Amino acid sequence: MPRGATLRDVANKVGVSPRTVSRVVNDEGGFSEATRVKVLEAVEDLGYQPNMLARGLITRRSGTVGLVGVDMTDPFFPAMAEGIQNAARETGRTMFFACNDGDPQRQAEVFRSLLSHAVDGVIVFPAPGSIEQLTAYARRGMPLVIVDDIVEFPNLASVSFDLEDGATKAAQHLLATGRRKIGMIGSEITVPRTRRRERGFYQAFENAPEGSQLPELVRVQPTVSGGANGLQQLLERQPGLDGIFAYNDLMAVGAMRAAQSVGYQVPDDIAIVGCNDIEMSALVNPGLTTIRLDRPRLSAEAIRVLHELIEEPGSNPDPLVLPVELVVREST
Amino acid sequence: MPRGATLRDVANKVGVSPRTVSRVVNDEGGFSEATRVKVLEAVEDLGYQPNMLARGLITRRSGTVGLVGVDMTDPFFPAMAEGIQNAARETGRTMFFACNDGDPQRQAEVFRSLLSHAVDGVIVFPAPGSIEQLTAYARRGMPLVIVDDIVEFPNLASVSFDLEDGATKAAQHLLATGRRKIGMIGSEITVPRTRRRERGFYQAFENAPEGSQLPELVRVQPTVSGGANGLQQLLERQPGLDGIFAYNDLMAVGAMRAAQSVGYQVPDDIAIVGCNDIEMSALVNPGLTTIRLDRPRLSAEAIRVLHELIEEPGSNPDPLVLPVELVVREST
DNA sequence: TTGGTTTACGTCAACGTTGACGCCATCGTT
DNA sequence: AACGATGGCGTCAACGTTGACGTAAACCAA
Repeated sequence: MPRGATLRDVANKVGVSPRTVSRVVNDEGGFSEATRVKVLEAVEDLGYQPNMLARGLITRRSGTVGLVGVDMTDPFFPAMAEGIQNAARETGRTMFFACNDGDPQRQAEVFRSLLSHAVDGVIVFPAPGSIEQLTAYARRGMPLVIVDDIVEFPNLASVSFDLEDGATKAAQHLLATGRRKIGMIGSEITVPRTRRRERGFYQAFENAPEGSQLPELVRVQPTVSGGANGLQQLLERQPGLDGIFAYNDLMAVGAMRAAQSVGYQVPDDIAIVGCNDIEMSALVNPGLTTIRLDRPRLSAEAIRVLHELIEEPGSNPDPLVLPVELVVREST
Repeated sequence: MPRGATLRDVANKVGVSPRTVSRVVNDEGGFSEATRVKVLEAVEDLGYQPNMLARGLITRRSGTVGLVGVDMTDPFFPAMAEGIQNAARETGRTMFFACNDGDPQRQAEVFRSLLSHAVDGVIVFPAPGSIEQLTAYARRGMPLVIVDDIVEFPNLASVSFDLEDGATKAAQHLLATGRRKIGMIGSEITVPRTRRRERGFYQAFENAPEGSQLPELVRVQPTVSGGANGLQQLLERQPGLDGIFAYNDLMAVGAMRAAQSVGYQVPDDIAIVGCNDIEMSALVNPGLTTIRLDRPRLSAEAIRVLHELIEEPGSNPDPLVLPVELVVREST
């Protein structure tokens, strides 16, 4: 493609060596003010852009980071991606955005590709059962930030939302508003983080009011239709169901639609709580009560800690857990 | 980072030259079956992965493509990104997904970054007024696919949805269902494609039934709150408004919520048609009538034609326009 | 003046890969 | 038997950049 201007082109134009141009471009020092000005002029004139491939080949820094989400069609991940991309840009890096579809195999493919491109580091929402896969990469020296799961390992950082607490809050809210036959629609993509959500949920029932049943749990695909599916399963298992906590908002919306389509009123007959607070959740009718996550904060922290890992190989930062908040809308 | 195995490592292990390993890995021919087997074994053993930076440096193919959308938080773009990523994977390429926020300046930054990383080509939803910027890149030899806008230029292909027709269909549908005071909420990010949508919309009124007013048009941000905003403006300008066509579904949903919040019934008092058929549109209440686009098709075609441009530099494929379909739900 | 330090460069090699080319067997043809 | 073609490698340089190191001039202190 475009054989862009190189260091040598700039050097020839100015009458210095490519090494000097490199020094100016990277602001390494070791050049005079006069040279600096001339070089920068020539850079401008020729539209010189450093070739990251060449640079990366030698510095082993490609100026890229990978973001591996679960599923692009869940708006939660693009929302995260946007924040991460903006934060990455500030450290001069460009983002590869890929997804593992909750499949460790797929995730391995994605990582192979990212490795091939010599990414400086990866932020990942791990596929189920892939922690060993991931620590193996960390062991090989790849800076890794694991989101929503807590793993301690060199070259690896964990950042998460306190969804255990979030799930507890959701359950408490359902109980506090008088629901007694509550079910949870979990994700069939089970990693420790999903199980934490389930654990937090059940915790709220340890000293539950009298008359409340121990909740049922079904695990389905983390999509709208999965949520609809989950609701049907719960209704079969637990007649008189009057409250739902769903693993994420897409599933909650699916459950809501499914409930309405079989004649239930939300929230009169059945209350629904989701998780993530995606944009859609405020827009469905009734508005979805959900757990709000501070995504910009997580994006910023993830990139910050990744940057640290890159600059300080082998370090092992403390896991970071961000608080979450219950947003009450009309679905409860 | 991980100093992965190189061609030389494999070569040493097998006892051949790196060049031979390269030949096997790239299946160039010129090696015996016995060598092939031994090399591939060693590749497996050592977990060799070609270094795309080194390869790209010499072949001028980095194995990456850029996708530049407008806004990650509009689910339309991630949905496109997913399709494009999958299609790209089949040609062995990885995707950079970035956004221009409808700002040519921002788009230029994104392109600089992509150029730096020597992307093989870019698929772009152009920012307003950026066609010259883009043709300049094409002139410099960058294979470019422009989505939803028609430009003829070497190294450049256009793929779009026939949204002029879509807008006409939307307007006709509104008229056919008895609406007479119809408004359009357009996007303030105006590029030829948005104007095509407006043109198609107005076209439907050329032989409109008696009693129908020529529609008002407001232009707002292409977001949910923009749509809400747009509805308010239209209501002020056009009392008795009974039908809306919005530039995209997010805006349509925003308009719907705004209408409901000032006491209008949808569709009884006011009918709303969106555009794009994002997942959310089937889930809001009432379900949104909208224009459905065949995104998988467009993704596949965009990558196919980009691949052609990459393989055949300087070519100038015919613009491709895909038909669209009106999906009638409960909002009309 | 001398000698050491600093400034402002330049030179060279290397990163991992592939393009261009060369070389030596082997094979088939006449 | 001689000769060209082919198969199966190896060698070398180059891609654009930076790390390591060298060096000449300028500067400073004693």
